[in-house]
Amino acid sequence: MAEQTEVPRRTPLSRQRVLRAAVTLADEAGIDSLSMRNLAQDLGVVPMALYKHVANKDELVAGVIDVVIGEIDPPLADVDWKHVVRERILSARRVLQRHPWVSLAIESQQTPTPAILAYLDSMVGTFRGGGFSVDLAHHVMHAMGSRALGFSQELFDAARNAGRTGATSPEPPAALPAQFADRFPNLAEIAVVASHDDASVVGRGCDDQFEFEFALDLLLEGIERLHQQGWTSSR
Amino acid sequence: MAEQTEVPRRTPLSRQRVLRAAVTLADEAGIDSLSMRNLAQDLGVVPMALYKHVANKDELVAGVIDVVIGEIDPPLADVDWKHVVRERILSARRVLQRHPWVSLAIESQQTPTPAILAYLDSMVGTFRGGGFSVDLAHHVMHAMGSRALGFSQELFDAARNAGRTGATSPEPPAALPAQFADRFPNLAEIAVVASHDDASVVGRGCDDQFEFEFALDLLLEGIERLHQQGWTSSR
DNA sequence: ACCTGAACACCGTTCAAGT
DNA sequence: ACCTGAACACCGTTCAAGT
Repeated sequence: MAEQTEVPRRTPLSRQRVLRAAVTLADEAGIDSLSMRNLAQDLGVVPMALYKHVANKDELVAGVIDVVIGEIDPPLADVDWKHVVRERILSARRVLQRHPWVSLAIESQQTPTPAILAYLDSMVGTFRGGGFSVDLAHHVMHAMGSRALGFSQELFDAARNAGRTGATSPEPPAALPAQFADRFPNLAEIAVVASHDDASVVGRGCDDQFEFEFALDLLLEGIERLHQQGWTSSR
Repeated sequence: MAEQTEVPRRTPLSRQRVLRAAVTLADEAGIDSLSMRNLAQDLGVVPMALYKHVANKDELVAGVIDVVIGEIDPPLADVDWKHVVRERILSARRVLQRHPWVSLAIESQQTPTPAILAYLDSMVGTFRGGGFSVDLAHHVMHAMGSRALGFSQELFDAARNAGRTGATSPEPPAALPAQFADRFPNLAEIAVVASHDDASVVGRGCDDQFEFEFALDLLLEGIERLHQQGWTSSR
């Protein structure tokens, strides 16, 4: 009575398949849903089967980070370091906007993944190729901070969430609870002006892309000035 | 046989006592150890007793963030906005260095806590008081990014962890595994120069405080230049 | 009315038993 | 030798039962 016809064999697991499924799971259900158990279920596999391909959950997370970082474009072949850095960072930003859970995952790691190191190393190389001293390249990388990875803490994204309760507030100019304006007048003022300046939609809020490039260019221009002045730390 | 002498009554729980104990627990055992169950045990209380004082774990975390943010010095009474901002950010940095787990907790929140909003609001007020337009103050806050809260992603802290395996590497100048230098030559070069420049201890690495102030001043000077030029966004 | 133990639905990971 | 189910030591939180 033994059945000859078997359940069709699943395409065999591989580290790549595990990591890709993890990225998809996190993209679709959020980072909190990325558990060994949920991932195993998505792959039609018993949880312990995953441990053949990743040592533990930390290594899984490191693996998915590297898959995502691998999506960042390589540096342009251009002699203008500023242009190369700018485009690379904007590429990184686009990647991390496609996978919004990755920024926090990167910051939660206590040790950077190989792909992160390679990315940072390549960026240092761009500065060095542009004539930067090791010293200046070093400090400039620090000054870039998380912006080098294409994200910065968008503090006002969160502030906007705090200020606006529902989507249909019936107070045209600000749409902020009066209590909010009382407690945080300066934030409220900024929010109102940002809404007014934008003719199209009231309360659309900040143009994230503009803010990002504003900050990026501010840094880049300051850096360029230091470079032209032959800045050196006195260490 | 009923005992008349009772176990001495614990000093009654209060939201303040719960939050303070949570800060202590996270400081001493790390953010991962901050669970409702561990916290209850530290307070000599059954886990469910905590829910009288905080609605759930998210509210607990929001509460401990606000306790810590409350440690930041108020702004100086000074007419020089640059000096006021600088000292305030350095105060915030000192606070977050005393509680290193808080930065990630802040970034993990999807909504900023009241104390964070008050802090940011006050900082906007400092710029406004210094004559900044709402527009410029707005964009400058974005440019500050997480630095406004006294932390930036210290990418090279992590890179250093990745490069150095043990405390007793027997290779004086770099103390980096040869493999690391091969794969990430630009990072390695920076690490070597940073070590050499510092006469005292080989491999001491970067001066975090110097890096932080370098980046901070770069931003502040760029901001000051914009302010003096009457910069305005063309929105 | 207040407090709380047990229970529920989850985790990551170990380990021994099964093939 | 390989795979895997059950088990262990945790979570946050619900809920009913106890005082």
